[in-house]
Amino acid sequence: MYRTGDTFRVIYAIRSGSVKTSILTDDGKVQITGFHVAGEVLGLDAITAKRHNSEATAMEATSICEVPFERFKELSETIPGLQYKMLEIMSNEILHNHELMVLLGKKSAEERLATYLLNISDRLEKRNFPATQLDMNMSRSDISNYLGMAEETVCRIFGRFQEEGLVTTQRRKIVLNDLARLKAKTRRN
Amino acid sequence: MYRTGDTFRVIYAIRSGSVKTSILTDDGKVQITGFHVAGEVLGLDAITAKRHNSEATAMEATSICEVPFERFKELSETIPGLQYKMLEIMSNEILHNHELMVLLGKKSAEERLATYLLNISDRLEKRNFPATQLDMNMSRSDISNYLGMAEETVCRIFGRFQEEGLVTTQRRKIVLNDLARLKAKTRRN
DNA sequence: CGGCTTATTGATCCGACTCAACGTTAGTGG
DNA sequence: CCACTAACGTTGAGTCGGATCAATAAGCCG
Repeated sequence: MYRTGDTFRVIYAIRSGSVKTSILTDDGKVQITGFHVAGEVLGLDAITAKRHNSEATAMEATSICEVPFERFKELSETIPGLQYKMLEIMSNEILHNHELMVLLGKKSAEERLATYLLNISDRLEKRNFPATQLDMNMSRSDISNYLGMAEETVCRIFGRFQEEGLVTTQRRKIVLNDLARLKAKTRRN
Repeated sequence: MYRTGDTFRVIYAIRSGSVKTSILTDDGKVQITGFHVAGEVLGLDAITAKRHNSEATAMEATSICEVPFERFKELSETIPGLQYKMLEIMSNEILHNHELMVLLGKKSAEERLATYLLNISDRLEKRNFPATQLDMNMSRSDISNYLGMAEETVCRIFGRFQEEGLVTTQRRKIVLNDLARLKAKTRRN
């Protein structure tokens, strides 16, 4: 969709499908900053700098709606509440980022994966997709990158969760079998 | 300044001094999400929820300017560019959060501390304070919490940096002696 | 001075990373 | 349609960074 350094021209809204956003670190590594599903809005981090410092990649066949930012600014002068809506969306993004910081700063590997699975589940449910069926096309490597851990660790924990009957994984198809017990895994007692 | 759960009424701008923001995790722990110096704006994460899910605490004698959000909305209808300015500020905050995510997700303890010190240094310099004199009143425990590591580890790394002549610490007075070599510590070769 | 909080240092331990090998799947072209 | 291959996923062994636990020092303030 866009890459690091691209000039900021349009705001993106996901109509269907799923998208990951990532940034390049100064030493050339990639950090995935988010997975996004239908209904979510992307590209807002570039408003100040006028150019994207992150990139967004579709993870499956995905339909996108692009709104030129200039057009948005025009519209927002005639439609009251539109800019406010935008503030809300960004405020939400900040909130979401804060959650991710807690996850990265304070949680163990197991807590991270459990939190992550439930987070996706919630967001899918909010948009009327089945909450226990996570069919976003994300690799183990994407997940591990996002959660700040090694790919192998993600595998091992999926294995453990499966033994405990919490989830069933079949490669990239993930089914959540016990949301309540998974919830318990998201935090220390 | 405000606490978790407080109704969202005003936006805060720091006139002088320094402030830390933090959130409570679901299992009762605290994660510090930012340190802020004069000129920065706080409280924007509460626009959507109408109530703060974070809290802000002054770390020293600090002067604050409060702008009621309702007043802000009125003003933004008469002053063009004001809401846009706000979008910019939030866009910046998102950017900053992304950096922090990389820090928490990808960097070693040493890289974290070095990155952190230089980050503060940059921001002080931008506001015409000396760049090598970090006199914000932050405890080791605040720093370690923010960086997602143990207090003891922060101490040890300060010790190491001091041996190498990179910094001089005297309790909460921190002096950066070699910005260039410190910069080198912020990333893997 | 004496009690309290904060900082430092040491010893030990464990969770998660790394490295390595192997199994599995999807995608490719013959 | 099947064989081949490259990418992805899983599993095991060994190591290490940083957490934890514990004791001690250094400021801070009444």
